[in-house]
Amino acid sequence: MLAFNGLSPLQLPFPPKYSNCKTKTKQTFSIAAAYSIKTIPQHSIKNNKTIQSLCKQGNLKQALQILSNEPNPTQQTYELLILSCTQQNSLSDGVIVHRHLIDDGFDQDSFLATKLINMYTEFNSMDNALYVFDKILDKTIFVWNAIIRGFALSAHGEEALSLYYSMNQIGMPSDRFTYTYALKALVVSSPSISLIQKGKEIHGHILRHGFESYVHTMTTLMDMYARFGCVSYAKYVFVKMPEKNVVSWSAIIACYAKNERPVEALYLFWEMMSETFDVVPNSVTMVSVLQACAALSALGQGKLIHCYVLRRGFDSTLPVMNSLVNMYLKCGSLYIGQRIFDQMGKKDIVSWNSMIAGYTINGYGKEAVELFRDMIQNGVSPNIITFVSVLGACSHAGLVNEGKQIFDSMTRQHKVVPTVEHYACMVDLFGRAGRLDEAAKIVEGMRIEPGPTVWGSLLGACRIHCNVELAERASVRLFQLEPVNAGNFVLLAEIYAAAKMWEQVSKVKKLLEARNLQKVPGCSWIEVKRKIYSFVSIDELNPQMEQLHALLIHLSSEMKEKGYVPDTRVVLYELDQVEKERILLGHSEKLAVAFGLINSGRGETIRITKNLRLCEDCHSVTKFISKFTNREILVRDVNRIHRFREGFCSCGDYW
DNA sequence: ATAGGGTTAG
Repeated sequence: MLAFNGLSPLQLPFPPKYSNCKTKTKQTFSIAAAYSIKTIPQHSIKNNKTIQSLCKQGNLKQALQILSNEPNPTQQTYELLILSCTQQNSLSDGVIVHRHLIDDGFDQDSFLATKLINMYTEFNSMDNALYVFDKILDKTIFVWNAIIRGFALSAHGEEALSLYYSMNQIGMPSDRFTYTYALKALVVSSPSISLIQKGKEIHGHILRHGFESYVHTMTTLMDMYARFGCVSYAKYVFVKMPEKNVVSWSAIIACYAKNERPVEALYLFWEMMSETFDVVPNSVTMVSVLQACAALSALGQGKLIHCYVLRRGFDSTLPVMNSLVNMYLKCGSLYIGQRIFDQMGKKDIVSWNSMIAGYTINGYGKEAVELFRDMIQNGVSPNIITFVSVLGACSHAGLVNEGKQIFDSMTRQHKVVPTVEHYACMVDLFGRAGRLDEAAKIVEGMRIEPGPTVWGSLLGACRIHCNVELAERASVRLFQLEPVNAGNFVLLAEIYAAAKMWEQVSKVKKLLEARNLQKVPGCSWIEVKRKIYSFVSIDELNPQMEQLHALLIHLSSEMKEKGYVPDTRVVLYELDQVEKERILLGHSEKLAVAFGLINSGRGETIRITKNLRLCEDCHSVTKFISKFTNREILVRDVNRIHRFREGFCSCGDYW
């Protein structure tokens, strides 16, 4: 049988009475079972009743006192005692009850074993839970389910799975609970390709054994696919589900929102609202829908959802409020987001983190750091995410010393151990500020293995400051760690291109071709009159393409008269100047800007989101357009929000 | 006796 590593936290001296459980026969169990129904003296019956009612009142200590002098507790009494220990959150009392239970010969009672396993699971004490499991001979489906559930809930996916497989091996048939726990176990296992395969196998078992009509099991199955990024499988399960409730709808919406398909998430939400009258969204649904709005900078949709939230009274639900704050901040509506944040009665770490990150992406680094200090003043402990956000704020605002100081305070003051991401932030902090030597020193002095994010930050810094030599060093490591990430190769090629090292540029491109790697295509989204439109570079299928292109060409020639020179460095193909410029004009964000100009009302702010970093040429073109057309244009790229107004960008050309 | 979906960063 599987052994769980680690000592029992309480070092239970088991078993005091039946010193050799393994040799016990089934007979012992039936004796124990019989014991619970044997006639017991009148005062014992009274004691049992007293213990039970004390447990129900939450007076565990007194119940335990009576228990210690009572030789005949019943199964029901033990059940209530165990439940009470869980409710009182007392592991040590739980162990006391467990010992008594063994002394009284209930250690082969599978009902109580299940209860004990569940109790130990609540306390995250899986060593003890496994102890109970190992000792119980009559392993009923409840016992099996309880132990698998316990390991799955405590994020020990591998242990849970291995138990699931041993259960199969001994021929114990799974039920719908077993499948849900096994699927949960997959989700919490350490990432591996084979997990998806195992998930599909479990899917097969579920179908073969006729469990496909259980909503709970199928929703978990869907969620498993969603978490592994298998969106089409999740959708398949969803479509096949005979009965869909608010949870299954929320799960599929969350699936799309989390897997970079926010447009479909919104589409599903409206489908849910219009096509099914018996399914009403709840606060959990709202969170995923708002996440989708945030991802798209779809302010119109977001405001509509906000109204719905108010109408349904979800504005007292913390996660919903956090999602609203996040949505407004991601849409660049700093003022509204800030106001909601200020007016929130309750705030948790997520609220603070969202607001800090919101200041950062909107270009308010100093305010982000101030809010970080406020948060500590308010007695809220920062976590890993807080530091990623606040260090990001420092690096975007060029607050190098501030960042250094905060990084030091992480371990010293706040007992948060820096992860690779935090080192990446530090590399970015020094790198952006042009202090590449110090950035490189950070990498050398790391206590943990620098991952791809760290080398990536360094390479990014080299791109900003055109440092070919360091870029080459960083990319050697980066290419080893991420051999199939085309973005890294493109970054290096851009650095060579900036240094006019054309031979090297073509070498990198050949490397890309040889490995058959493709750049992630640029994609931009824009919301006009509450409808979402998406653009990819030079999209022949777009019916308005000619019109968009004509407008861009017109704007481009106007700009050239005013001294604009197209920045073709990002075009890595060997083409003549005219062709390069044509490709540049086809960048998805330019198309989205042109679309916004044509289709939205005069004076309306144009809001765009894109999946990559904004290129230099698009940046200068959008600056120009904002002035020329007297429009405010917001573009959110992967890093931050650029607010273009009257020829200037809020990022101060530093991004 | 046991069960499903949600928020923040990169």
